[in-house]
Amino acid sequence: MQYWLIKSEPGTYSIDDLASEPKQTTYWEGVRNFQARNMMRDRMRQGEKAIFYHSSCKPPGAVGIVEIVKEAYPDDDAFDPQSEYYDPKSTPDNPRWYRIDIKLVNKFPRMVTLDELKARDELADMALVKKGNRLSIMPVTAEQWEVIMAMAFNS
DNA sequence: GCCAACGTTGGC
DNA sequence: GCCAACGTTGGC
Repeated sequence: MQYWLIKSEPGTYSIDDLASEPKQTTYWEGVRNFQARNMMRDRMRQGEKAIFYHSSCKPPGAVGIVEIVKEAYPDDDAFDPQSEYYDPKSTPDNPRWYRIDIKLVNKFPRMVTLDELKARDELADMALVKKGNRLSIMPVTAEQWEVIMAMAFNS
């Protein structure tokens, strides 16, 4: 079972937005990067869990846990010229971009900030804490997951 | 608002 | 296939 971390800008879609959805479920879309697309499409599986991370905000950090409730399927906003996610190179016959459905598992009792994550030696290998990281989806090892859970729930 | 990182595009 | 230009991400 692989763990993940996925980013969202809270100004666009926050964990509280997810919490207020009727079934605390939404689709997670807007991935327009091939490396992230490939991970989402080829490796993310139903039932796996991901840390929900708020980016481009003050402060950035991990805010909760979500579960993948539906594996990758075509992101049809890419077909819609009115959508901000429109991509004329993606067509229903040959979709280029995908989305997954996620469900809220818990919101952390407190945010674990990027500064705190950077301060932990056990997390030094995470792409997230490295300079210039721009991936919106990244794998998380079981060890890293446990460290972050302890930070969120036991401190 | 700035800047580093880095992916994508397009000319050749 | 190379590489310069450009655009985007995201922390600070």
